[in-house]
Amino acid sequence: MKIGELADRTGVTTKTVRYYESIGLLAEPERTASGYRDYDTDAVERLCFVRDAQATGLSLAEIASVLELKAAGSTSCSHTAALLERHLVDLDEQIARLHQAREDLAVLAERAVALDPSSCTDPNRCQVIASAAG
Amino acid sequence: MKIGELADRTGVTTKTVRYYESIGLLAEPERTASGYRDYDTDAVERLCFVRDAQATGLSLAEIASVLELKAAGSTSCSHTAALLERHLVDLDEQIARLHQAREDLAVLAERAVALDPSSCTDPNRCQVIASAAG
DNA sequence: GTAGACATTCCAGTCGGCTGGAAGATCGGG
DNA sequence: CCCGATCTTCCAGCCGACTGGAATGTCTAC
Repeated sequence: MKIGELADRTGVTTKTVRYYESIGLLAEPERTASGYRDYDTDAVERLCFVRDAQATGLSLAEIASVLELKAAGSTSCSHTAALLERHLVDLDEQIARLHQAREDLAVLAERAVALDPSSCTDPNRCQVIASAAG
Repeated sequence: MKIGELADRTGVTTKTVRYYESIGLLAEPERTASGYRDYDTDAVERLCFVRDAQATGLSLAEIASVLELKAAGSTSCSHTAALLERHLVDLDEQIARLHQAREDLAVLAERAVALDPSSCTDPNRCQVIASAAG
């Protein structure tokens, strides 16, 4: 199968496929006599795996490290497991930070509605936000 | 005050100050006879405002839009309020997405521990993640 | 034989928020 | 008078994950 079909089957663009190959995420495929990339069904599987892994929030670099370990013959999922664990921690931190930001923002938004607009005249700041600086 | 002092007072680098000026976030200051930037205390205030606004999660572009409206003589905080409201919605969506990702990831992490490592031999994928693709 | 739908390579650009470094001017202290 | 800190400008690069486009080659159908 040529690159266009692979792309269609996996829901990415041909650009993305070549990009993944360029960063070592996909192996270089066979070539037809005329130089076109010629993929087998394993490529579909592997590319789907990349997208699935990406959907779980792993970076392409992390996915590459999983695939490299696999390619090196590792039969253990412990690397993946460790990666997932660490990512889980990251995610929790990120969520906590966003929650905090959300709370801060909600306070400001409320204040914005309540404030007297005519008292907000300083061209260098906005009292809505300035009032949060304390 | 020169750029270094302004930077120190506001906790940013001189690089950042010049960058903010270059994108129109800070007005061009007076210059000394020798060409050095010469700031007044308003600049400190304005730069602090930028950092405060940034801390609430607004992008520099959004902050610029608030400042522009102010500069244009708007005495209403409604633009800021609208901006905050929209940002609040964005934030909620982002949090929801992260929560979903976290749940998905937690399932995978659990599975990674439970799976039989010796059955994970396909070099193109990892059963931990492959099992989530359904 | 020709249109147009695919493929190839390579280089550059996007987003946001800076950061690094070179080459030169200027300032303050000993 | 010189050292070193600070300032100036400008250009380039970083992160991640692509995306756009030019110039060119190839395949398929009519």
